[in-house]
Amino acid sequence: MIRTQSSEATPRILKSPRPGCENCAIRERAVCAYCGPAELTQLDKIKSYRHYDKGAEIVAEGERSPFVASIVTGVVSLSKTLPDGRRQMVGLQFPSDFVGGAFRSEAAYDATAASEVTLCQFDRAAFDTIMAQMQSIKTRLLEITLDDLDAAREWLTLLGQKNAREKVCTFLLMIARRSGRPEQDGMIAELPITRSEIGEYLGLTIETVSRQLSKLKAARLIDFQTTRRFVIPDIAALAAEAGDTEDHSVL
Amino acid sequence: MIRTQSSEATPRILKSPRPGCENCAIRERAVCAYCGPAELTQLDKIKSYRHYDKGAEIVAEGERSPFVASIVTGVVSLSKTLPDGRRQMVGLQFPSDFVGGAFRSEAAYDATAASEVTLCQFDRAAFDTIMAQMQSIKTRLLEITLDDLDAAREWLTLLGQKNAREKVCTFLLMIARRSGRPEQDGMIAELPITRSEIGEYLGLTIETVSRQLSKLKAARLIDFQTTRRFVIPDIAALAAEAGDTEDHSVL
DNA sequence: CGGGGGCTTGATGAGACTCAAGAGCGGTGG
DNA sequence: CCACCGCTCTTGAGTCTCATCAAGCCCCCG
Repeated sequence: MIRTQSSEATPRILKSPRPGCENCAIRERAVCAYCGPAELTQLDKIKSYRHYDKGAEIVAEGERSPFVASIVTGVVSLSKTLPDGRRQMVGLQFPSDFVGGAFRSEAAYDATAASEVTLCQFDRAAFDTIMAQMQSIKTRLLEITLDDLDAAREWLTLLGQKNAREKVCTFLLMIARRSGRPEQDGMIAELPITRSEIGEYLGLTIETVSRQLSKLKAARLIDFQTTRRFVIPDIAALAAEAGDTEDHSVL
Repeated sequence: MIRTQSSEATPRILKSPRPGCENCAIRERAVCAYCGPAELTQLDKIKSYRHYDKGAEIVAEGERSPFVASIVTGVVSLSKTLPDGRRQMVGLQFPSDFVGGAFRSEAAYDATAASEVTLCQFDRAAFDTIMAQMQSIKTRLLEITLDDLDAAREWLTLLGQKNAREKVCTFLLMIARRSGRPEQDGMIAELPITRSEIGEYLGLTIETVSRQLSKLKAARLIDFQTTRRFVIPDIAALAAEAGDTEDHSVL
């Protein structure tokens, strides 16, 4: 099996002061969103913050994963690998997203830290026990899973029907929507992953991704400040190239 | 917007005797799998059996869908349509699968009866109310949704990485696994959908699907008794062509 | 027997992959 | 400070897979 070498997973348990749930940045949207104070106290007992270096493997496909986690900071990629080494990224997870696939003792895909990552981890068995008692967690986890399912099915449409240009435009828009910020001349955002990883996400080769980015730049639909930082001067114009919207004309 | 014409949805409420939950064929695996007798009685009050003709639209993308349902018999396809008419099937649902996306008031995709279909439908609002009280339903729905998510991500790998031959082999194996039966000379199964729909599912054109099927037949990896009924003489041989397994050699 | 839908098969071409080379860029050490 | 290295990224040339366009076949049904 061909597999790219990645640095050994080196999670570091963060020393005290352990951040309290009250001030947690992802409190509103994470799996604990519906928990009351008493429930947070319970959760607090089984949680631990872990840090992963960029490129570190969080769990490997097929591996028994002893924990589940919420992403506090950073970006986590989920990928599946075919026996001959072909890889497909099946998810890109941002802060407040949940990783670990509750109810699954064996990971169905690799989870890798695409950047520096901080997780709020829970022991799997303890989490399951708590979830059996707490409606609020199960309810939120169901919502999150349904969102993930919708996102995955959206991506099926991208992989099955869109051409290279549409794929790249859709990807750029997704990044801008999730982590971009408005500037005087449009939207500015940072690519959280390499060209090669974008290819794995879009079902394209690195060369095709690179070529499409160059073409979009030439067409002034995007501009690059660095290889990672880009500007979208006109969101609507880029969206028109993504294949999701009806109107191309300016009637 | 290009959209294939489909016969109007003509659900028929089945007359009494309404099948009781005790003898239900999908009792073990449906969303009600964990319900006790008392809970079934409650569910029974809000359920209704509906029949859909082959080709009938169950819900349309973007439409407000007033119900959720378990599939009792038949096959339901879920598809998304891009504005220019390109379609991607994002799920193929079999008996005991759940359709309707609880918590979603607006359908994210078309659901179409690929064959004659019988649904066990629940009014959405009433179902949500019951779920809020019954752990058992929510627990099972979470499991089902996680299974759907895993299946969708598996399909991402197919769409993003596999070539036409591998896609078709994977599809045939999936059908055989879900609804095939063993025979003296291998596995026999029925394609629940047309070549054109297979194309929509696999991100291929109907011509490519047809050509690949012909090639597989020529290679004696499958045989067709009718255009829909096929035999797999050697499952392992077909699986070796699907790209999911390491060993191709006969060392 | 004629019609239509689903399916098959062939010819052709476009889009994406593969292979290959080189440019950009950040880090490291002499 | 600069030279060198490694990695990512870009660009070019050639190839191949699959989509497109176009007939024609099969089979069921009236």
